[in-house]
Amino acid sequence: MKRPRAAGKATEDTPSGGSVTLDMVARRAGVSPSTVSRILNGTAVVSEAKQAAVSQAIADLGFVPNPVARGLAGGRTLSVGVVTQAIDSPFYGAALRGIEDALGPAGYAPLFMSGHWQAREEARCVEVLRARRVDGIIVLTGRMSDRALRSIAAALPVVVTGRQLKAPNLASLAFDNVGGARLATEHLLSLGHRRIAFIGGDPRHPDAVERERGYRLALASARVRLDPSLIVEGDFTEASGLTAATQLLDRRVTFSAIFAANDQMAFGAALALHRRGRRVPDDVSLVGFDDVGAALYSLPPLTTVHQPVSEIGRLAAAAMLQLLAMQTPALSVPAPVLVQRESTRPLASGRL
Amino acid sequence: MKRPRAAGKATEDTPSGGSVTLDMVARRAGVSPSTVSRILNGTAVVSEAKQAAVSQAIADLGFVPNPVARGLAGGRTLSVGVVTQAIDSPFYGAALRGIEDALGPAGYAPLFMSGHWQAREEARCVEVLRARRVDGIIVLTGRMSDRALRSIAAALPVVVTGRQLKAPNLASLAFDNVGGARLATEHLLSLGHRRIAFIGGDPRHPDAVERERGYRLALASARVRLDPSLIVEGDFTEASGLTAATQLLDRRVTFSAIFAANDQMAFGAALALHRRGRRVPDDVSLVGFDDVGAALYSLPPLTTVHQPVSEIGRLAAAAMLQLLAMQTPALSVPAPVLVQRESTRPLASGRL
DNA sequence: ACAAAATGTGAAAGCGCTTTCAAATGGCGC
DNA sequence: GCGCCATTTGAAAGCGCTTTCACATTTTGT
Repeated sequence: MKRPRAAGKATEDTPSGGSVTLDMVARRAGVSPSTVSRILNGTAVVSEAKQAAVSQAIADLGFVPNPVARGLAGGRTLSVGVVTQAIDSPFYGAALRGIEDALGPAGYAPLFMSGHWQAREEARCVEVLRARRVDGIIVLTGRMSDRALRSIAAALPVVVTGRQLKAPNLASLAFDNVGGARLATEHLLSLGHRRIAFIGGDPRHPDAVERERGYRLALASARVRLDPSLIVEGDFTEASGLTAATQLLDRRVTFSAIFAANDQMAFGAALALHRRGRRVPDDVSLVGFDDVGAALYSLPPLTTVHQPVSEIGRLAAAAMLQLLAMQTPALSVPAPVLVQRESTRPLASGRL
Repeated sequence: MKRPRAAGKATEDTPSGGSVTLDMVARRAGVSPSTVSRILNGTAVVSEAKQAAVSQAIADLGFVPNPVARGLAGGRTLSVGVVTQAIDSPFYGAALRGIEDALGPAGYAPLFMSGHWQAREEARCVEVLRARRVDGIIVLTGRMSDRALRSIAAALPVVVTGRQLKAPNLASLAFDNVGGARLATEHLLSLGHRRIAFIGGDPRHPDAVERERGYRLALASARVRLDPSLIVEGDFTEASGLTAATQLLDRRVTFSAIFAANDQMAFGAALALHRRGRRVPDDVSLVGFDDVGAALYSLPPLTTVHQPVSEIGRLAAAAMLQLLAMQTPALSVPAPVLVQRESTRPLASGRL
């Protein structure tokens, strides 16, 4: 029944089979376990001599401290929980990578969990993560309430992206969605487009709301009347982009451009247009948001608002490391940039 | 310096602040800690009465066992390591999701690490994971040698995808790449294409080799002479697909169809063709491999070999759970299926 | 009816590390 | 030259749980 423990503890000091323990190192170096621990953690000053002896012993034995024991004893596990929305999804994938890249070198390991865009699930993720005694939690743009986040932050450091939130022991990292959406819309306006349709995201998602606001603001600034029939709601998936664009087409409203609140919906919209024989950008200009990897290789390559996703992941992780080191992280997110590719073009004169 | 421990252990039995421990539960239920543990793990038969008392106490106190302590004491951490190649990447993303979905309900948590297609990095990942005392390791199609895998399997259960490998304490899960590639090629052949170009993957990657073999086999079966100048090597990225197709075009060899060893390269190839004014499928038919989410929304929607990626992830996870339960998993991977969409069409008569 | 074999339960010993606490060593002032 | 304080170091007590071992009850076989 009992799984053999790695390999029966060797007679003595042999780096055989399984785990070399701190005690073995201590014995071999002729010091007490406490001293070894102190050296490992830099918790106290230790004489040169012992320091050397211990280092030697560690090297000889190939000792690697057991994070589990460390977690139990010291209260920290060197792991941080990451609540993402969908681990697949080009968008979050890139962010996770950024986090992984930043956390790894610091000796921390990320623990990913997907909340699937549901506050309840996110809460469950947080619970599981806390049960696993993560040292901190990074929440990637969730739907959880600010209140909930604050209360989590009372127990352990939290970094949250996609919103602005001030609280002790918490860092937030918001991308300028309004500005980005403005940029996209203004780009279309500057190309002469006036009838610009908007495919929005799930209105319960703050990103969606902000991007729509940017769209509205840009139109207002340009004194272009907003036509509500040009606005359709999606849910950030390709499928919803397809449906939305189809609806738009069916409404028989005229439009010469579409701004989709994210790239995935833009791809869906492109397909819908294709199916109805409308070509991008010849008949309709199309702008997305996010600049996911695929945007560069879509047909035509998609003009979109670049969001430095993996950079944001990296920043979030860095902020977490600072919080863990009891420092107050100074955060600045890169400004949105419009990446102009081939899905937009000046409005052909003569057309609407 | 010392981070306050959750919240000073409450006077007694109060579910205040932080962690309720097993001992608190035991005291409250009037039994010994051992009994509580036994009930928790189903390690032994316990009388109805105590069982009820303990359940009650657990509910009252809101007790959640501490996985870290569990890991230290019991030797198992209820976590399994997953060595993936790139956590971003539509392909692996889907697999990870499958794994997450299957592991979660069983109480296991996945620990993802990216090997970036380098045997050395994969080895490092495995080391880190073992140091973290994961209960098992799932390797998603790595470059690590079979030997290395076997030796890991000597210490803890291993599930590996993308290769066929028999070893104790190890389950492998290979998708039929050869058959899939055959299917794709035969599809093109059946449409009348004879000059079929092939964009391969990194030859150090087994998938790449197998898919090329399938291509060659299909041609051979159809008695179509293989023209080496129709084969270009890529590395599974969109960029390499673009380059490869461009090379093909520059070679001035004729071809009426392209089979790319994965969808991402097919997307790249599509863009290259577009840039050179060749239309898909009118001028060139295009087939991919994998059927990533984006394939359905590319222009035109890509004909490709469907690989049930998230299903494979789920299966791998299920196999791991069985291994952990000391059972021998019976594995069968769904057969490859060709998903015919709009990027292929019969060879127009008259053309080459 | 009595020994033998089950059965349910608790005490206690860890798992591998951190962290008090106190002891030992040496340095300093007066 | 002796007491007092700062510095290194070790012993030991956990962290929260699992698991062995032994003990106290039943239950069973004959």
